[in-house]
Amino acid sequence: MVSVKPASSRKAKGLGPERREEILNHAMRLMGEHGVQSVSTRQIAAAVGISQPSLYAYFPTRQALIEAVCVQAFECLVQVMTEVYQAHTGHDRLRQLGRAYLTFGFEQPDAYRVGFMIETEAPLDLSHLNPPLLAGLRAYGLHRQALAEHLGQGHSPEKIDQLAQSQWASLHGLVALMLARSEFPWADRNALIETHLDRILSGL
Amino acid sequence: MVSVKPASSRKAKGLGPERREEILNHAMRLMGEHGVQSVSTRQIAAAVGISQPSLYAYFPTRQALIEAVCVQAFECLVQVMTEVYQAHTGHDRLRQLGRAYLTFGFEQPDAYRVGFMIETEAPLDLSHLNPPLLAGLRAYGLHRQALAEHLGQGHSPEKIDQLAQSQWASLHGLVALMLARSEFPWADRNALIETHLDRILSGL
DNA sequence: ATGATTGCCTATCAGTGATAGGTTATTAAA
DNA sequence: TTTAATAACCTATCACTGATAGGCAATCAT
Repeated sequence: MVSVKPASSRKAKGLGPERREEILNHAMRLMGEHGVQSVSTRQIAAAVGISQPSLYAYFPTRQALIEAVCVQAFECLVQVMTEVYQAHTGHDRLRQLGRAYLTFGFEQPDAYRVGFMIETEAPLDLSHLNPPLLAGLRAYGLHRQALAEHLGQGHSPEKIDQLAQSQWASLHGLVALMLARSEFPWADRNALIETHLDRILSGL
Repeated sequence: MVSVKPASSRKAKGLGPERREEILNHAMRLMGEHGVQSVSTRQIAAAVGISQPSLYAYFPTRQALIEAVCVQAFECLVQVMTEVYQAHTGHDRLRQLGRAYLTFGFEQPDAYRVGFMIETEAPLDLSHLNPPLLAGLRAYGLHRQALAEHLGQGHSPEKIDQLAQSQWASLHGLVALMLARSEFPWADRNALIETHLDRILSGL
């Protein structure tokens, strides 16, 4: 119908995985600017300079693209937490880990939402969990390990699990609730973070 | 084009607010069954027995309908918490309130999801507080009041807010994370609940 | 009786994620 | 060198979404 674009406009270089990363970078930027849900596949494709269906050569679904974007951010969290873990010891280590977790949630809300707040169909086999959740589990593992080392030998694995999961849930709760109910008249964020960390770590 | 439905099929009773509640009930049921995001306005309209555009006579947008469903869920929780508040006193009251909150979340996951885990649009002008937020404020207010009475006179309102919001966030975190990540190898739920309440209330 | 109002309809819009199938350019094999 | 294969990308289209425009019939107020 309409005139076909001249073939000379196509680069046709040997870019395969490079295109994928190019898409990921544009998607991450757009989602950071306008929010995950309001960015469409057409907008991403236009930013990259390709047609919308071409995205599906690199990502099977839009959800897969979102998850791929967030894996990058989560690996950032694991990296930050690993550095914090190695830079501190004892009680201070636990508190710094918690603070790093909260900071990540507030600074990367979209990644946090995809990793922990969006409900996914529950695969019974943990090996088939989606990549963002796996990255999140690695972060949890670090936290549990720090708690176990801090508590010492006098506790059963079950009790350590209960305490670590309780702490983890408390950390998650502050991030998730403040993200989901940002219009609530929250106390000053930094003061609230410190009070929350105080309460989570008190009496251990 | 196609034959018009006979006028006799229209009830045309004096149902104004009743229709609105009818829509809300069907919407809540559908969202509980299939998830909020995957329920369309057409599905809701079909369940009610009206056309899809007719919904917009009762709710200006789909988001407004969701928020109205949120209000119902909130009021359900407020009612439960009010009963618990009146049935207990002192430290026991705080723990029972927390347990009631967690129990409500686990026993009515759909209502909890709609009330606390669905992100609503945040009005920048706080003078235009949306109804879900107001309902949430009532539930939070009960919790904060119980905490303030338990703590006594020696604390600033700011500190009470910080503590109440920290507790609230911790309670929310356990419910939200266990609902959103049910495939995680959680510790025994009842043991985890008691450990969580212990940790939240310890040292106050 | 009549004019306004209410409640609902059909038809339609632009935008969404996703699929089908064709086209071009590079690469490998004959 | 011709030819087959493949990769990258395109247009066209699908079913579906939230939302709007405008009309029709029943009810109510004057």
